[in-house]
Amino acid sequence: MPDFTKKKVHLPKPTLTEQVRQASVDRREQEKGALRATIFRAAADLLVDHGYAAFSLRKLAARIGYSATTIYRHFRDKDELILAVVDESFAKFGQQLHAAVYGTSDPFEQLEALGRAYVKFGFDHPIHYRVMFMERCDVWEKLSDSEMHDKLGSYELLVATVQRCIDSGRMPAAEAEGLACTLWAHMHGIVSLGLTMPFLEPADVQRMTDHSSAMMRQGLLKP
Amino acid sequence: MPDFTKKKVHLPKPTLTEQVRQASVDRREQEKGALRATIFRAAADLLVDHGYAAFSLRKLAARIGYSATTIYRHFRDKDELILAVVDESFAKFGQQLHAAVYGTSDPFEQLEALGRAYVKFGFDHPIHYRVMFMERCDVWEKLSDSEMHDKLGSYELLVATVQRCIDSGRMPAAEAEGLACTLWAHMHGIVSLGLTMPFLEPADVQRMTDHSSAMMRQGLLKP
DNA sequence: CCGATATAGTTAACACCGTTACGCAGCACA
DNA sequence: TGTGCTGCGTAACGGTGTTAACTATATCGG
Repeated sequence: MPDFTKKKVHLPKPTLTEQVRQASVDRREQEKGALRATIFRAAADLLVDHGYAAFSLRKLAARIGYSATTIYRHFRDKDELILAVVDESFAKFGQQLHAAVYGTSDPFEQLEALGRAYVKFGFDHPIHYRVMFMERCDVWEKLSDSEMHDKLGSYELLVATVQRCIDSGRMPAAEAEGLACTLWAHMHGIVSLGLTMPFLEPADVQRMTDHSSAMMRQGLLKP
Repeated sequence: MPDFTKKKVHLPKPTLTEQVRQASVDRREQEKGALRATIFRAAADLLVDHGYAAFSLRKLAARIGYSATTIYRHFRDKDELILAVVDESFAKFGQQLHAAVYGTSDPFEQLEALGRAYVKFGFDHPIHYRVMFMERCDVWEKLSDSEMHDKLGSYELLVATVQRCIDSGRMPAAEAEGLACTLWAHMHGIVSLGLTMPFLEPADVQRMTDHSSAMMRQGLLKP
């Protein structure tokens, strides 16, 4: 629907020079975006290659053949770049959690599927998980509520699922929020411990996940 | 028992000069130990004051009035110093867990007391907990088995407590080790999440701990 | 078409960091 | 009384994130 509040109601056919100008702006915009994307992609690669501790802007710059200061043309500082990478991880994370609840309608099964998907993501993308939930704990402190909400979109999925469990009547009434948080903490504990302790093998993690979901299944239902 | 393999069997009454020499050696030994202790204590203080990320040898040196390189006379490198501080934290940690199981003999109550003591330690000493279990994940990888065993002495207490729960007959038979590990992970999840997420207040953590122990209590017992 | 301006990239530098090589002073000892 | 050891300091290396100043290029107004 055309916007009649604008002054020129008859669309002004753009002149050729205007078209050229717009095209030029577009092209430069795109070129600029291209380098930003190059930096971004290289940063994500460098991160998974060497881990967060060994990630440095100078290494990144060397890898893409630019000087380190060039990065500052496209990202305010190292944090913004890292957070951009982390944002992508959060998007993928959210997708996988949302995908996990499809396929079943029973809320308890969905809850278990969520837990297993959470653990799976952590071990499929250990470096991303570390940065998201372990190594950059400080970023959470300076996040606005909306950003937090954005990152933890899947948290609301968890709360909703818990709520459906409560509504099903098979579970004693409780505040879904606090319960969801507890389940999240349990899963986070399994992942972070599994990623940290070298003596914990995949089989151990599997067992922990099984134990945890068994405890959850029996511990949440009405007696 | 005197060592008769040595040449002088009749204890040679130490001459005065020998006494002086020994005293001098002792004094220097003690002075050396004193500076090491000074460094160590200042390091622990600096750590809790500014957190691990802001901890630097140069700041530490400035604080005690020595040059940064002096630290290397008493500790191999930064890691050894940090690990020494962490060792002390682990000792305190172990004490508090062992203290928690006193007072009751019921293994289930002991289990719950262990969990609450664990969470309490984490929030009483957040910076120590972070370094021990979150920020220096890498140190676990190069620990020998004996060092690991040393640090995780309280883990064995947990396993033993779980075993007593199983032996009591009120709980289905299971491998205590895996179960203990799961419970540890749950507690670790609560602490690390509580320390990380700024929107989690002490009351939330309290609720999570309560939820968790309720789930444990009902989820572990025989149906 | 030409000069002003903006922009993307560069190099140099700053202030840190952990760590090492080397020099110096004082002490123990012959 | 000289000599070697040893605790400590200074200087330096290579690394980090970040900023300032510069250059070349491309765009835009007249």
